[in-house]
Order: sequence, then structure tokens, then C-alpha cells
Amino acid sequence: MNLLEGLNHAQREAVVYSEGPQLIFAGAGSGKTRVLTYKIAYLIQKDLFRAHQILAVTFTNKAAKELKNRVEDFVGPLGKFINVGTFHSVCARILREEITILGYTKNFTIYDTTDQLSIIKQIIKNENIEPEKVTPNAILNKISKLKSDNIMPEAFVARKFIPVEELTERIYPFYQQTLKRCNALDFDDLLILPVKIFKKNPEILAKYQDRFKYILVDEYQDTNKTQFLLISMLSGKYNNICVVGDDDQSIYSWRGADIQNILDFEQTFRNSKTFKLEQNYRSTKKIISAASAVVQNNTLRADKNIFSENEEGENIEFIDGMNEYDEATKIGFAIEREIRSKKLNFKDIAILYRTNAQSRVLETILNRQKIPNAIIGGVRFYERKEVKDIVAYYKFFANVKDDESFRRIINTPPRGIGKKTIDTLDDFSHQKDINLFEGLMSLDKMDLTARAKTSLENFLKFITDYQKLLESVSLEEWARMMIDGLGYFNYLKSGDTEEAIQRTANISELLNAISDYCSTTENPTLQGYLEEVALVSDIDAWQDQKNAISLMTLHSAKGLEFPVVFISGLNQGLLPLGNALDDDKQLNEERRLFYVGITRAEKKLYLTAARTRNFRGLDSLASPSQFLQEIPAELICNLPFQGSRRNISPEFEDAEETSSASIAIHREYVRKDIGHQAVHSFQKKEPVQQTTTSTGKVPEIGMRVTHKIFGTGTITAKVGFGHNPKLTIRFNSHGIKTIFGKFVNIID
DNA sequence: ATCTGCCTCATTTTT
DNA sequence: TGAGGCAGAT
Repeated sequence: MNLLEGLNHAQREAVVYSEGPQLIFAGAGSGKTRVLTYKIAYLIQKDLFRAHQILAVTFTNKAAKELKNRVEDFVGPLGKFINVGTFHSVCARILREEITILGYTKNFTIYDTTDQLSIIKQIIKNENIEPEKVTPNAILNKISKLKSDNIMPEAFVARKFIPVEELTERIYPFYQQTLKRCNALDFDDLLILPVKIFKKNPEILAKYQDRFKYILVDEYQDTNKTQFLLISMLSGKYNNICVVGDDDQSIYSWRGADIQNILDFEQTFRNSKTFKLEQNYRSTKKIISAASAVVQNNTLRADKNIFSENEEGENIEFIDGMNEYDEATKIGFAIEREIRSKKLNFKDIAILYRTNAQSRVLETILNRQKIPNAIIGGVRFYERKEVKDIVAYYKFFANVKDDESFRRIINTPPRGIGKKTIDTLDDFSHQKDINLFEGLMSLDKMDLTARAKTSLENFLKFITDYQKLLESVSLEEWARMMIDGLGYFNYLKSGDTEEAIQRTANISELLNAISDYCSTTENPTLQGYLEEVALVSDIDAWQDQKNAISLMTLHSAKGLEFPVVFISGLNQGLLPLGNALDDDKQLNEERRLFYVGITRAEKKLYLTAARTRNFRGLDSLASPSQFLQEIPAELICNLPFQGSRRNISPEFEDAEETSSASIAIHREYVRKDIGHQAVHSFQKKEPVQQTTTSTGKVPEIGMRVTHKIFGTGTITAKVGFGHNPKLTIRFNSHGIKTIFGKFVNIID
């Protein structure tokens, strides 16, 4: 088969070029994956490189798998020898071979964010550091940021009088030591340690330069400095590197991605050649026009002109809800209409949002409307308590130096080892600078009660027994036997409560996943399984064959496409997100995120917003996103809030009153789960009850009041004057609400 | 040692 | 709103 058929001119040029560094600017929907696949197949077919000499780095494991399969379609079984993976998984593979040179062992553990945070908190405690209103989270973010810039503790100097930096300077060295003592790596270590090894050991670098003679990197706009160093080192000898990306789709600067990597490519890699794919095959003309118009508002972007020769298409549709429930309900109705009129399947439709928290309301309402839906992300399977417990055991068996897992399992299920005993062990180990498990080995030297000692000895025996067992039975069998030996099912109260049933089911699910792993992997190991678990992304776990509406964040949607797309929550403060509002750089990134969202849509795009939203239990006014204005009016129907309504005007305040009252009523329905009808009647805009008559008194802070729905409460804040100011009220049984004065009665 | 309930606090996106 | 931390009860 001729590989070059079915490619346009620009795509063909990009595929065929193979004389050195190559940058492909690939606009959204321009056939990027196609070019990557064809290019790899071309390199192999033309015998320019052997399959195993090619390294392709993708953004998700799912994309890696797809790429591999598609290459195999062209070049046959040979294709499975190409090296494909995410930066993190490729690096993990390198480290499994080379890490001993840094003093770690090959069975290292990969720590997740919870583990990282826990370490920071312990350091703060152990070193008696006064956290002066800097959260552990802020420190962790700072450390991660440093690591993505390839700055290790010894190279970091804090700027004076910047508390986060000063604290980080103190904590970072301890943090890194702790990881090493635990034989554990965080996500950033996976990238930074190979760089460290390559720098110090040219012979090891040379080995990998010869192993990976041709390197391709997808989504290059989202690489950070460490990733850049990695690929420039690896490609340093043969200079065969091809990167693909789109600066307009850079959405990961918050985790260190540096858009400069792609913008500077031509200067950094000498004799490079740049290609541009500008024709979009995915979306209608109207969608592309809207996307271009929006992104044009950004500064600092490479010059490009994306166009579509597809049909004109339908207008973009704006939907306006009273509140987020109303917004979701209207999305549901629109989905039904789309499916009926265009004979679509549920899986042809996606709802995108800025934050995971938004999925809850959408899910509730869609379920009520009986629209099958699947949430990607949110509370992940491996984050659930029972699953984390068991996985912590597995992690500990794979690497007994893993103190974080040790802490988690030492008394779960409860075996009589309490806080005091653990503190003793902790102090002992900390003083001797050894792992908790090593400390446990010399428990005779500790000052403990006989009872505590026995409990610890039993635990130790359990561990050694099952360590031995692991050597004599298959991983799959062992995984189950270990859980049985623990009595974990009993601990879950083998029983009838809804919760226990769910948790037991999750453990079974976990065992299934292990069976799956064992039967699809050539040489299954505990450590290999754990690595897979640590590096799966939400999208990797997505079962796209299922016929359901997909709900996911805009970030997760990168690289995907759907005939019909809803972008929800187009409110100021949400998209763009709150603190991006006064920072131009961040605002640019939010806009790119919106751009990514728009360009996921093939045929029809809906943009939705709500007039009020509940934030942390507080109903508050929401104004439409500034991005809506950036879409040319002729491309969109029902654009609201035009003219004077942009700013909060008296007219607008009225709207708020009615809606906050209806929200209260609505929410009460939801609470009582009268649900279905409630939502529909809400839809029909039942007249709002203008209930209470004013008592004649002016509400003041500290007064007790009653409300028709929320009962009694106390006024804690007031905005405005007279009989009808905006009040913040702490209700006895409904928490804090913001309500207008005329809806409450003052108690004498 | 373990459990319960109250209080406080909050950035959001993910490997 | 909801998770996590902590004090006090069992």
C-alpha cells in the first residue's frame, strides 16, 4: 500500500522529511495523529530506521497504545517493537535499568500527591518548622515547579522575604532525602533522575542515544524544561528529532510546561525545519471561525492561519440557566433533541467543564433524565480508601522501605497498634535515620508495653509469611490470598450496608484488574503492576466503546473529538477561573483552554452558563464569561447579557432576587428528592413566591431571623441599606446563605 | 485504642 | 459544600 495516499500536500511533506530536527505546527484537527502514524510507518518501510530504534513520546498511555496499533496496521507485527509511551512511563523504564547508580534499588516505589504531602507535613513536624501561613500544599507546588525546571535542592536559593521560597529552601533537602530513604520517587523524579544520570554518565547516555536513534514527541507545547533537557540529550548524537505541537493548545503551564520550548525550537535545534498543518478536517467552518476569533485575543503566539473546508454548519448555541441545576437540565433537554433529530448515539456527545466539582450536578440531573453518562476523572478508583489500603500493602511488599505505605497499613485493619506505639517506633527510626520497617526489626530495643510488642511481632510475622508466599504462588493468586490473610473483608463488616457492599465490590474490581494485568503482560510482577497503577491517567481508564455521554474536564478532553460538544460553566470566575482574572498570562492560558474545548466539536457546539452558582455552600451571583464576547455575534444564537446587562445594574439585581428565591425552593425539592417533577416545573418557570411581608424593622447584623425554607438563623453580614439589603445568614440547620432582606422575618 | 462529632479551611487543571 | 484535623467521650 502506498503510504502517501490519503495525505494532503502539507502532511506529505511533513511525513517524508527526514534530514534532521523537525518542528510540525499542527493546528487542532489537522490530522496530527495521522501524520505521526504515517511518519513512523514511513521510516520503517523505507528502511531508514528499524522499529526498535524509534522512540515516540505521547501525552497519555491511551494515545501510546493507539499509535502503536495504527503503526502495526501499516507495517505489520514489526510495529510492536517501536518504543512508545508517555514521558513518565518511558523514564520509569529507563530507571528500572539504571537507577542503582544513584543509590536507589530497582524496586523503587512511585509516590503520588498524597504521599508527597504527607512527607512535607512530617518534615514540618519533625523539624519544628513554624508554617507561618504557608500551606504544605504551597511548598509541594513549589518543589514540583523547581523539579520541572531541573533544579535540585542543592541548586536552589530562596529569594529573601518570600515565605514560600524560604520554607521550601529548608524543607526541600529533607524532602528529597526522605524519598531516597524510602526508595521512592515522585512524578518529577521520574523525569529529573534520568537527566541526572545522563549528565554524570556519558556512557549511559551514549547507550540510550544509540538505542533511540529517531525521537518523536507529541504535544510538544506542553513539555517542561526537564523534559526538554531529556529529549535534547537523547537526540544529541544523531539529531533525529521530530516534535509536533500547537502553541495555542498549551494548557499545562501550571505544572511547569514552558510554551517557549516550542516557540524557540528553531533556535535551539540547529538546521531544523518547520512545517505547518493548517487545514482542519474536524469541525465546521463556523466552529473554526469562532475558535480562531477567540484565540486571536492572545498575545505571544506563533503566526498561523487555521481553516476548514468542511460545511458551514450550524450556529453555536448559547444556553442560559438560572443556576447550575437549571443549566444542567437544559443541557439534558438539548441532548435529547440532538439525539432525536440527528440520530446520534450517546457516545457522540461530551460535556466539558473547567473543574471536576462541576460534574456532580451534571451527573445528578442527567441520571434523573435517564441519560447514560460516564464521568472521566473525579474520584479515581485508586483513590478510594479500601483500594488505597490494599494497594498500600502491595506497595509495601514490593518495597519495604516505603514508609508512607507502612504508615497506612500498620494498623489497618486495626490490630492494636495505636498512636503511642507508632510514635515510639517513629522516634526510634527517625533518630537512627532508618526506615520504619528497619526500626521494627529491632523492636526489642524500644520502650514498649508487652501488648504493643506482641501486636508488632504479629504484624512482622504477617509480612514475612506473605513475603515468602509471594515467591511460591502466582501474583494473581497471591494478591487474593494476601487480602484473605488480612481479614480485610471482615474488616469491611462483611455485610449488608450499602457502603460495605460497594467497598467489597471495589476490592473485587481491584483483583480483576490484577488478573487483567497478569494475563496481558508477558512477565507480570507486583512492581510492574504497581507502576502501571501509578501512571494511569483518567483518560487511560476511559472506556470509549461504552455508549454514554462523556463528562470530563477541558484538560482531559485534549486530543479528543466529538460530534456534539457542550462547554458548561461559562461564567466569569470559572472559565476563566478566578485568579486568572487579573493576570494576563493566566488569562491567556484559560483562553487556550477554551480554545481547546471549542475545537473538540465536529458538528455542533453548545456553550452554557448559569446566572447564579453555589460555591462552597454559598449561592452567589455569576456573570457571563468574558470569552463569550469574543465570539463574533453572527456565529452564535441566544447570546445573552448584551448591552447594559454586562455589568451589574439594578435590572440585574432583580434577576438575582427572583433566581435566588427559586434556587432556594428548587434546592429544597432536590434535597427531598421530589426531583423529577421539581426540575421540570422549574423549567416552566413557576411564578416565584414573593412571600414575606417586611416587619417594618431594618435587619442588622446579629439579629435572629426566620426563613420559609431554611428556618431560623443569625445575620452575619449585610450589604445595602433599608428594608431589603443583601444578607449573609448562618442558619441553624442549613449553613450560610446569602438572601435578600425581604425573604426573611426578623424575630423579636 | 478507638470512635464521634465539631471546627476550620479552602486554587484549579494531572503525570 | 466537604474533607481533614483535633479534642473529648467511650
